[in-house]
Amino acid sequence: MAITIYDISQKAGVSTATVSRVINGGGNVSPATCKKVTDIIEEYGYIPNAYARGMGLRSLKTVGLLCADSSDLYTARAVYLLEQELQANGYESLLCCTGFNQDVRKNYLNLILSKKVDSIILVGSHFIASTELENEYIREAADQIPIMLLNASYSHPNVYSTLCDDYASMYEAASSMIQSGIPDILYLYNSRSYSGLKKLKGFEKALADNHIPESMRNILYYDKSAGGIEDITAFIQEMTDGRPPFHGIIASDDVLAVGGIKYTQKTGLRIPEDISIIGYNNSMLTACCTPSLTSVDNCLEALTHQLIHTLLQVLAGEQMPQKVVFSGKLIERDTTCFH
Amino acid sequence: MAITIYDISQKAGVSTATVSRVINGGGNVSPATCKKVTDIIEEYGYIPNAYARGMGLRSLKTVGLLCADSSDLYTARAVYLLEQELQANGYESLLCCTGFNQDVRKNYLNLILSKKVDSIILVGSHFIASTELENEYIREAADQIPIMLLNASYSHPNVYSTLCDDYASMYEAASSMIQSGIPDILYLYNSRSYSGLKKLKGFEKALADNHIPESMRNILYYDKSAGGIEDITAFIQEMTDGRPPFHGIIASDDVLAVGGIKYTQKTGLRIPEDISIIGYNNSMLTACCTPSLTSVDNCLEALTHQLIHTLLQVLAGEQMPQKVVFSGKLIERDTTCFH
DNA sequence: TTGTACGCGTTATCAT
DNA sequence: ATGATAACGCGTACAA
Repeated sequence: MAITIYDISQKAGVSTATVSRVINGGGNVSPATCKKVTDIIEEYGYIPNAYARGMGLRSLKTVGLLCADSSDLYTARAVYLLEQELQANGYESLLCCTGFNQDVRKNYLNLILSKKVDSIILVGSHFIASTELENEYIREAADQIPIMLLNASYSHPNVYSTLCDDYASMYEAASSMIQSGIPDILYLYNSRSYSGLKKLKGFEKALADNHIPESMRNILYYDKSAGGIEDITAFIQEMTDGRPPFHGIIASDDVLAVGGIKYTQKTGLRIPEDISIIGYNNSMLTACCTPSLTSVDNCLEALTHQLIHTLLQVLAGEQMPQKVVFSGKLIERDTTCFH
Repeated sequence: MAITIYDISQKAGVSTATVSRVINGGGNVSPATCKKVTDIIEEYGYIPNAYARGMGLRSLKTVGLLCADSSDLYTARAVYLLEQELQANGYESLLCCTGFNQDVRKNYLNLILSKKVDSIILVGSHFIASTELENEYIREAADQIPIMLLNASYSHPNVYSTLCDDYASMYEAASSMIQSGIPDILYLYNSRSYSGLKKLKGFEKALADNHIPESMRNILYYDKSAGGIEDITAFIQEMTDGRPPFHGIIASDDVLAVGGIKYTQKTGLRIPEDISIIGYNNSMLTACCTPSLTSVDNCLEALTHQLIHTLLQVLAGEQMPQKVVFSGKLIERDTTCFH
């Protein structure tokens, strides 16, 4: 059995209250007693039981992080940044990867809720469904603690959204490409989440505003189940055999865009002379591929920073805006030449 | 205040014991009572308090995952795989990113220990220090619960190591390159962890066994603080201005190798005709860069699978080997031509 | 400065 | 099938 505060108090010849005071630095302990107790604790390697502790306390200075897949490049970075910010402010992080199943998600959310976290951060927009019924679990959670959304938006009391305007960003990216003289663009996407659909709308609006005819509409949905660059390349190849019927590729994600690069290289065409390519997220992949990838920077660092700022204020009882929107920026590299 | 089991028992007109039985499916509850209680629970959105629960119970079916940086490609994948395996076996994961500071690490380990996890998995070899004193916190933890090491090795009761033989793998990779006619190789590494040093030793042994003169020894340590492919490229450039004094690059990590690719392309040399390159980890990056990267596959999936298998057996009280070693495999792609 | 005693929410053991 | 009650380990009023 693990050693308890009671054991320590006995060995040290003091009461449990005194031991508790020593541990929690509550003051009012004589230096001699303090040292004695500290030594015993050290000697026996005593570690207070977090559950017993959590019972009485109100806040455990813990925040739950929920994401679908922590191995996804974008998510991994978001999680890392959030964790660092939280740690810097004295909060622990509890990370759960739920996958994409809605039921698993609800269970995880309840699980994390039962641990008396001070707040829950939902990383990515997969958590917001299109029907009110499916979002009920979020509303229920918000009854208990503030729910923070990273890169998603949901209007409800005690739910705070911090996001990048993916609609506008994608609109701008697509417009840039069209206005550089490329009307026939392949749009690649792999997620129908809140933000995934926003991007798509932004792309379509750019086509419309620039009077691109319907016949040039070329949109491909890649179901992410398989994964792997080779898969993506093969997928594009399959959908467009022979000479590609487009001169530009815009993808909702850098990984997809790299698939586009690989595809283009296989056809023997040149980038960006024959085909221009734009990715999304401005991840490390943009620097790994050749040529380096033009991509939309959705300012993840600014988002995470702002989100934690909002959270801390909310926990402190301050009134804060329910929704904060940043704007992304197109970072030009070698897969495009817009000048 | 959150709603408790006591509230539910009152509303339902039964005792807390009955409510508990309903929740935990312990049987011996009449269908009528069960339904009544279930309805009330549903109505009030009651969620049992995990801390109160944790007090009495022995196991919470939770495993702690400790890693340095969850945004690292290799780590992110490892964490994901472990989490999936654990979830499939009814265990939850508690993930903590400690960064590279040893003190933060100890604190996190104690923290996680205080939460009565059934085991702790240390992801990556950064956790094993070179001095016995620094490893004391691991030995202490092992007194309480089994400690699992992924890709590290430490000999101590109740510590189980599952790893890839990085020494042999790197030896093989380097030997292949040397025997293909490339004696002058630049070795790039960015970690002096247990496994980082093993790889280095393997490389050096390959040089020695193939009678490569000291004058061709070319080993570069890149301090990972900065990060970023451009940084790495610039670093190599800085260390080797003008025409590179080598015809091969071997890196301890795919990211570094991609830096090598970019560097080579900047010098105008061809890959693999002028310079051959080998990475390590066989990550998704191998498919993203051009040309695609030859890399050592350290069989992460096999490792995580075996690790969880061992863990489950140990928790079930079975006797298991303290150390399981897999061997890696060189996956040839377009940055080398060894035939 | 130190100790006593109770409460925290749940599970498990024993009666009934 | 159900209820009363004793743990579980800790923090903290309150008392001394």
